[in-house]
Amino acid sequence: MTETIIEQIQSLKRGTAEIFTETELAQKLAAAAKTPRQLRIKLGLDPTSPDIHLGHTVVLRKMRQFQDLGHKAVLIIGDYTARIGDPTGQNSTRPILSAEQIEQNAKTYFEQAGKILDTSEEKLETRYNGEWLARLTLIELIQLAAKKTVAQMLQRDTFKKRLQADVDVYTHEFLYPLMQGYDSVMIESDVELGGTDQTFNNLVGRDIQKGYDQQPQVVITMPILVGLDGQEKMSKSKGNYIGVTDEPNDMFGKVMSISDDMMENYFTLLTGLATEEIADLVNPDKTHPKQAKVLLGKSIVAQFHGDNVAESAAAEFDKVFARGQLPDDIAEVEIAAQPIAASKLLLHCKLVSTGGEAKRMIKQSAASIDGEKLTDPNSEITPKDGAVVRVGKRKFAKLKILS
RNA sequence: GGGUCGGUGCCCGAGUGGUUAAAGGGAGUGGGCUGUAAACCCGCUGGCGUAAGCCUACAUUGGUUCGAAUCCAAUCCGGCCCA
Repeated sequence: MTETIIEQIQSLKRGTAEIFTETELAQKLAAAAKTPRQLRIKLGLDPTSPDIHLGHTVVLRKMRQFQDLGHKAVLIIGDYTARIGDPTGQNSTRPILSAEQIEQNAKTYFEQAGKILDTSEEKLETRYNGEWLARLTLIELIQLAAKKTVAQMLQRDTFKKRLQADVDVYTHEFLYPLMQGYDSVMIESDVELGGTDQTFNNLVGRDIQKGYDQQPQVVITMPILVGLDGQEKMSKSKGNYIGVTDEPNDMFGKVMSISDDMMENYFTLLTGLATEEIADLVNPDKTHPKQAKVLLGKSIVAQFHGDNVAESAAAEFDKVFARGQLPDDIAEVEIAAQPIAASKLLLHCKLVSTGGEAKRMIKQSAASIDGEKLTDPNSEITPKDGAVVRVGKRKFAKLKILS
């Protein structure tokens, strides 16, 4: 631990939205360095969705920073809270999951989070909040609920908005922040990380700790990563995400498709580049936006697939889209040598999902075989070995004749 | 518990007996322009069928009618007002 506390704070602050409070964080860091002891850094995970995307990695990356400073990541799987449904989704409550589903989701979650976090035993602790919440008695729960007023609860933005918009707010949703706060008490959290959408919940945790005679946790919020549409929060259900398990070429392509003004955000939250460096990269006078985006794409792909793969993904992208050539690897599709209607062929190759779509694509002259446009959905095509079928700009299939 | 309004396609939202697979917008998607960016322009957007056509769809169930998303009844769900 060679860095001074001031240096630590500087690097921990990078990319954050807010810190409640910076002073307390400094105190905790200093005290921990002196004792020495590991600070316990809490992060609540939602086991509702099994896959993680770049949006999740923003917070995970911050967590990694704490780990690298010697502290302990305490991941809490909200298995119990998942049975309630959280209002964070703004307009709909979450589905209620079975224990098996939760278990399964948590497992994949860890595998994927391991790409970012240090998973060694001294740096990572994993807990399920059912461990203590399942045992909570009604009287204890009532005592917990007595720690916040209704007016305080209504301060939560999503409640306020939904009430105004006449969208349901269920009573049990009030319990969610309380339970999360109770998690902080149970694991004696020093710092809790989360997206800005979790600010309210996490601050409740801070408050509740006081009620249990604990030193309140510092709450650090990270900005929400905007999704590929440039509008909404990145999320799987909105389909505007880049998954950490995405294929390198897809991943690179998706990064290239973000709009220019999103780059700064992505650079800051998804790479470790220094703020000044980023400023130069997103300044069109100093760097061509395309070049900057390529760098961003490579950097992101490299985090999950390694440098070499990132380079080849960039090269492939250039080849296919900038120069209009065929990609190196085209999925092979087996097919019999009999003539087949053009629309059926597209369907067979899984380049479209319905016959109607196939016909539409052909009518819009978006489909081709070996560079030759298809014009009639009903024309009979005799499959040739190695022929490349293409739909739109990015969907390819190579035919392989069944012998 | 009472009154009242409402539940339409991925989402929002028109439509109050036939010409409605259902206006319009968003989103998505194909193409143009580009830097596969944004913006902008044009096209497409339920399924099956070579086609004629058939099937499924306007909360659920049943009914009226030659014909219903549209009328009636019951049921389920929600908002608002009152208690």
